[in-house]
Amino acid sequence: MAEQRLENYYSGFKKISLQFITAEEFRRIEKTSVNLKFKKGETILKQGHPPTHVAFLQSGIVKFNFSSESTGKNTILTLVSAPKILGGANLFYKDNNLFSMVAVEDCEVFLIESNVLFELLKSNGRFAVALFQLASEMFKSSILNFISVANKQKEGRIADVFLYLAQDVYFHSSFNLSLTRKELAEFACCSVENIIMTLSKWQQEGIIAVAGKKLEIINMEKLKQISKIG
Amino acid sequence: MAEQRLENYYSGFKKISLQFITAEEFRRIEKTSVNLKFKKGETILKQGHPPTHVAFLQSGIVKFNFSSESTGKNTILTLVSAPKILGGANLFYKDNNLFSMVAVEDCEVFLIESNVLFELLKSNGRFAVALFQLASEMFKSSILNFISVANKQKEGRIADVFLYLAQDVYFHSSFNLSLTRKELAEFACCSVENIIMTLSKWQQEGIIAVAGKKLEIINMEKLKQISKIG
DNA sequence: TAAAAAACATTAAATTTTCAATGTTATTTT
DNA sequence: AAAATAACATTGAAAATTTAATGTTTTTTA
Repeated sequence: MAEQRLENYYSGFKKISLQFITAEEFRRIEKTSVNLKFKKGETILKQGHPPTHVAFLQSGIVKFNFSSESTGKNTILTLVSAPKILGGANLFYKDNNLFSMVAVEDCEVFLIESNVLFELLKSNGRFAVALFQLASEMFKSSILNFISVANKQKEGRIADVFLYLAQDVYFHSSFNLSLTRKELAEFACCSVENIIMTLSKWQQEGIIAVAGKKLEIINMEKLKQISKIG
Repeated sequence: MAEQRLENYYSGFKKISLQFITAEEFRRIEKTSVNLKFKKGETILKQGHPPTHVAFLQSGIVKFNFSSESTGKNTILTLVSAPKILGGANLFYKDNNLFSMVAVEDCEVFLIESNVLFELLKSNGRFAVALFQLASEMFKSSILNFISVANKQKEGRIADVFLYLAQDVYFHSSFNLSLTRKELAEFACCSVENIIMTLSKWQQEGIIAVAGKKLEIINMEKLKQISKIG
């Protein structure tokens, strides 16, 4: 299972591309692209930089991190697992990167020059539509997180974060957290204390089981209920 | 000035389209499209509905409104003025509309069948790229609002809302608010009382001048400073 | 146009959330 | 392997924000 997924992801971008463009055209992308490995904690695309590159995440997990210059606070807009096209923002508009994309697990990335990809998209509508659809999923998860943060308080938001992690990142109700408590706080937009207290409370109530980085959602229904009532 | 803008906006979508597709192709879109007028308060595209249509906002102002079933609370993700392509979300992914798009000023809208437009986008990469770029601006303003809400408290958020309205919606430091105090609260993610108290306070401090719906930003620098310190 | 409803405005109390202080445990670094 | 650093955990005090209560003004509806 794990190997199969890895295999799919490894050649992810090439596989997707060849459904729409010719091997010749793909070679044009390859010529100006590189395959890179990023260690946990390394920045793949940096906030404020010109959008010279688009990254295709072949394997691993990445956080979208906004860092505030004035307050120094971080916000995690969303967390995504491979396969995904990163830097979608830059694909769309020409401004400098709004936020950074940082590996929270070791990642394999196919780094593409934006303008080369862009020319191909312009010449191939089907390819463009397919890539934009892929890129837009990340906007959706950011928007959903926004809605959660805007509408719910602490516990509802933290519940939403865990539900999202289980359903869309780790694909399992039991997983090893890639994020520290501080990062979980930056994701749910609350303080570290809130995260720690809520984890302890839910542990006692039998909703989850935590042991360091290992987290298991025991009572999924209860968690969904907490999410719902906000 | 106003007339010139109106003229540009009125034929906005056709004008943009004809830069990329033929008159013949545009007629294909026109055949299944309608020109509609929406009064202030009317819903153009509804949350939860299938994404059967994309709307091009020819004139007017629209809010992106998320309504929570469980809590009944509304959140305004962003506010946009013409010309814009609405329902971009649906252009990208196939899920039902995440949020509603509601006229907050009388609007003229060119309502297009998604699948007809989609076929054209697939056959014309330049057109696809142009439309996606237009659509993505709205994501950007939603994300910026998210970042503001996540990082700043009340006053910083309200300052950001007014700065956004002046710079990106009304294009003037003095304008007639299309939003009620309640809607401003839903936009800045705070209570109505926060909005009212902050308006009074800033009025006294000479930062703004308010009289009912009329709002003038007197000290733009001060407002930017409040935004910056959060 | 009168009545009803919604919007606007202000204040104090209640609640939520963050901040500050402190200690323990786990992970890096030297 | 020891030292240093970062992460984890808990608590009470402080601060921010919402809720509730109340009244006025404006807008909508019958």
